[in-house]
Amino acid sequence: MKVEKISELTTNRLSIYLRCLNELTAQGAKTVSSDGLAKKFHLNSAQIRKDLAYFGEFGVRGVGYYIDDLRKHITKILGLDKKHCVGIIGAGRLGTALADYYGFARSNFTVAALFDADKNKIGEKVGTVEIFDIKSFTETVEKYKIDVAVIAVPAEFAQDVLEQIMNSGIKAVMNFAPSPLRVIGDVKIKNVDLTISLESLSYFLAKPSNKNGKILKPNAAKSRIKQ
Amino acid sequence: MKVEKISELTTNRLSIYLRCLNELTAQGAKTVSSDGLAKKFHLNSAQIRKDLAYFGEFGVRGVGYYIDDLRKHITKILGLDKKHCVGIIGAGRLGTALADYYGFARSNFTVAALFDADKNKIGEKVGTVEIFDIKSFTETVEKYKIDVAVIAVPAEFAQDVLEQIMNSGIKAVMNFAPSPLRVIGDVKIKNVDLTISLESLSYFLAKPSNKNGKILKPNAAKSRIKQ
DNA sequence: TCCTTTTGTTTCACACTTGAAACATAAATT
DNA sequence: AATTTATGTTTCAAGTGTGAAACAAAAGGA
Repeated sequence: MKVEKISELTTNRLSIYLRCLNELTAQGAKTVSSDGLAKKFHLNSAQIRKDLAYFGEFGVRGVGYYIDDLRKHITKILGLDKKHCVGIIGAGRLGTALADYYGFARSNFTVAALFDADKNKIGEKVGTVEIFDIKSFTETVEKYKIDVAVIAVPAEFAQDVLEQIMNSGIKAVMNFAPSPLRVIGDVKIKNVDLTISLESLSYFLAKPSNKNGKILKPNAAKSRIKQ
Repeated sequence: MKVEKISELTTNRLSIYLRCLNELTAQGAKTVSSDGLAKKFHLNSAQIRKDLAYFGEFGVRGVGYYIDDLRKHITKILGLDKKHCVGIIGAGRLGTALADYYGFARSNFTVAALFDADKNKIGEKVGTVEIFDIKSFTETVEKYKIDVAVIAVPAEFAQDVLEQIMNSGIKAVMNFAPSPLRVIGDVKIKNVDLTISLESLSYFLAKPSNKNGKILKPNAAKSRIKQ
């Protein structure tokens, strides 16, 4: 295994490869070549081989990859074979929706607790997940061994919440608040900024090149996969 | 106004600048220099000026930018001065949570309709938003002048849903399904892929450099803003 | 009028990502 | 044993984004 730094874009692609492999398994395939995978899912075969080669030699020359074997390897690389416990801060609409978002379970994440400052909510349950007082955050994190935090509070509280999260020793954070956060030390934040995505769509609809009155009907132009 | 192509990264930054300006306004400031803005929000002053210069001359030399004036300009550039109507496909947990997500309203987007295939849900309301039969998608889109679609269905249905969206003439789509979609023609898709974000966090927690037994306590290292 | 401030603009170096190309190597098949 | 297939690996060119530097131009203040 190489020790060079792995780009986040590489690990993002590993996620995608894993999905593709799952789909192939569902279709009953046993092996796949980098070329076959690339053609089927509009990827780049050289990139696939390069990405995988960072972590080891998983393929068989002349054959390709044994799908089940490769799935296990990628699962291990991404740490998806280990359970993680999630705490969601903010028991509003978004927080409660996330609390039983199936995607967490699919990636081996268990939502262990919700947190809120609203006395009326504390003690209630969302599905099987209890809402705790944000004041008891650190204790609850320790009790449930929470190692991933989700920020689902309004922007103005996000930085304060992050400080608490960092103080509790949690090193992985997903932030849904539209607010750039200051991180200290070895903490990883993934921002999911719906506002930026929305405003990007708004710009697309408003921009000069869409204002020329041309109505572009869906045409037979070559389709493309956009990330 | 220049006609060169604007990078999406530039418009993403415009969203961020707008937020910063809103915060400054809330604090009572009237003008700000690119340097002041950069220092306060951990941005790059040269980049701010470059980004803004793509769209016109909004500043006053020797003074900086009049905050209110600049806000109006960016709002117009991003098309946030125009109302948009949103249709959400998939009235599950995520779809219904999005239906009254406040961020839509803040960016001048109105959620006009939810769509689902489940007969039991059709006709129900989520807040003020009615759930319509997905079969009546195109008619409902026309009736409510929906110009933005949100895909909140399981991955296996996402491509089919997208086809319907494209057929109805909608050109702006936000996709929450963890599935790379094939786009035809002049349609803009923003993927919000929580799975990739989650698995990226998982990798961070699992990767070799986090396995050396060192517990890194929050330290006094220079803080940084991570996107 | 002169000086200071700050924008608008260009230029450049650096870093990163991508995708193509080339080729040795290994496994399987004929 | 020879051939075919597909990986593992290196190299390179092209494109893009970033941030620094430099400087003219404009506005305001002394």
